[in-house]
Amino acid sequence: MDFFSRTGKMALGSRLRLLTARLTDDAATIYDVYEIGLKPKWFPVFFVLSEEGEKTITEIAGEIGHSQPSVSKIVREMTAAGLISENNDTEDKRRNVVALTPEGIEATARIKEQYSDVNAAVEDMIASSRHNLWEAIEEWEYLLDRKSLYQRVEEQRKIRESKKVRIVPYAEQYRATFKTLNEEWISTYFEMEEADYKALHDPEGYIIDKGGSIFVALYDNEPVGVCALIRMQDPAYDFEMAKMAVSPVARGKNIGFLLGQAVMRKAKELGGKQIYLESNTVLKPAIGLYRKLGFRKIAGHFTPYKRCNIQMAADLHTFAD
Amino acid sequence: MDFFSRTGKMALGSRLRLLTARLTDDAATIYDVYEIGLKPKWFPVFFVLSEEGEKTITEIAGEIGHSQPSVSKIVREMTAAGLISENNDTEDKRRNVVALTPEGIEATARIKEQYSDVNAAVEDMIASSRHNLWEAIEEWEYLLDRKSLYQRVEEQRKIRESKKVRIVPYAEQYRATFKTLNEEWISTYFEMEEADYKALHDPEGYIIDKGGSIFVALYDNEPVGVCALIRMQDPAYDFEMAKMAVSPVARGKNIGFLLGQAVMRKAKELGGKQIYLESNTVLKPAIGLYRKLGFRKIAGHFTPYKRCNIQMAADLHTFAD
DNA sequence: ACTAATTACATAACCAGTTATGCAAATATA
DNA sequence: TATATTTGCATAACTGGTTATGTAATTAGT
Repeated sequence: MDFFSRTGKMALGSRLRLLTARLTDDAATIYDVYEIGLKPKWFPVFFVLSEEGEKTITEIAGEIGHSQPSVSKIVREMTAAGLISENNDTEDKRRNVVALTPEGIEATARIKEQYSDVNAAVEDMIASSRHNLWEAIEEWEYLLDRKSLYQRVEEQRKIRESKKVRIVPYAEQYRATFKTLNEEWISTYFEMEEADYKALHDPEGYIIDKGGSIFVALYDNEPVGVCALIRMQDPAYDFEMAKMAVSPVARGKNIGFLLGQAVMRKAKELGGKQIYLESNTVLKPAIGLYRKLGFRKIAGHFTPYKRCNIQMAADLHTFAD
Repeated sequence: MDFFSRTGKMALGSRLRLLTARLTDDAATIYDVYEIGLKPKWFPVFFVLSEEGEKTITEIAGEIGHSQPSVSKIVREMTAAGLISENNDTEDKRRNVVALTPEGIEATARIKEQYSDVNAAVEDMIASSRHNLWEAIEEWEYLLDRKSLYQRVEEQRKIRESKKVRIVPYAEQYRATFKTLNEEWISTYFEMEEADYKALHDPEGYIIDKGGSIFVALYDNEPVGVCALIRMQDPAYDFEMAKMAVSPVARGKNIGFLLGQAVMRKAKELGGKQIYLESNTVLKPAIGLYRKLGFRKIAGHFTPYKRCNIQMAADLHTFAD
């Protein structure tokens, strides 16, 4: 199929569907030829029952990876075909315990030869290909269990978007941005406090002139995020990370992470050993970001901010870009 | 999925379907997130039109590997969404030439980022697996183009069945079988001739005592096929293969081939160089079998049988078991 | 002991594809 | 030039799955 070499991997779903349809069609013919009186789609249900005797609808569904209604339908069809008997045993009247009838059990014997022929044919195809389809599927199932394709695509999007982001040092032209971005989130979740007004009104005086720095994230050359590095007067912590703010329209581009990295890199450059921050646990994504940057919860440090209910610190020795 | 390690390769179709469904579900979410206003199932149609401009329904169907009605439906949906315009150009009023509208073309630009993110995510998954799913699918498409799964399973069935067949030398107890099996097919297609009556009535006298042999195929210890090796009085051909008959109930077990091999092996063993046979072209499967055994058409040899309209011979030097 | 929540399932409605079918337009053939 | 065949497509009906929903039976919570 030349088509898929042009589309690229984007069409993996389509390609898989086509291959599946092809095999399914052949499967129908094969089942016909062996005259066992089984429909291909019955196979998974048939198989678990032949191996494990009695089962409820939901148990079967879980085991074969189908939805419950799907198994419900298949069971009805197989009952009509005389292969399955329903409502066996069961004190619990909600449960529908199904099992193979004698005819069903008899079919298990007859299907063995078909089973071994199909198996041999597939093994043969696998043996004559360089890439093992069966194993590849298994690996994909495993990988998708750990992280869905959607999540993986999201990650790629972030990586791509973050390449468009530039982190630059503070300049006077960004004073307004520094103020408004911070006011925005603070007043959304909390209230502006005295210390906020001071720092946001005069960042040069309150942050930079005291040996700190501010970084600005540009997206398409527009400032969309800020973060400050503040020099502390504390024997344990040399620096504080503070006033991180990212415009809501620029979410999902990894900007917080890039700003945090810039701040920590600078702190390390200036000889810092520990970096400190304070925040509030209602800001879940922020806390997650801090953890990703290497911050861990600490306790008992003085803070002038009311809104602060969590304090964190990171070791700058172990911080690597 | 422990389930599939228990079923074995028989459930390849099921397993593929499950994986496909999983990816399809995620695809829907991904398309939503990128807000391009495209449904995943539109992608193949969208792609060909974006690459190649105008196309008819049937052309698209052929290219993307869908059925024509499928494309018909997709085109209707995309038209409703304003992405496609129908019935462009066309002197031939049967044809429905479709193309992207300006909005559709605009969407091609917007989808590029989604495209590259998905591509990167899939590449990443492929890179982190030992078995390349994409390549494996391609190989399967190739293999299935050459021979369907059904045909491959049939081959395996024959191999398995032919293992149950034993070829044994003639003994008196098989005289009746030798006669009836041959009478059966001869009188079905032709009429019994004088030479038939003689050989079938007294195989010992007419075949074995004259330096020939007869082989019998047993299936479950029942005789189901016979074939004779007759010594000839001819400078060109040492032996003739004749009176091959297989019971109709034992078809598809490769019995003819096994009998033919036994006869040719014996002929070679006896120092034969060329083996000859005569048949009739209405017996298509038989002629195919002879060709598979190495026989090729020759002309101009004398035959006492009216029903014979083709003569074939095989070189025994090149015959290998 | 009674009510609320949960569970097991069937049924209905939908989805993305398919095959079967019919019709109109175009082409081939006598 | 009239008729038969082929082509291109739409539509209908089916398939093997899904999600959504309703209901009866059971279990949990007060």
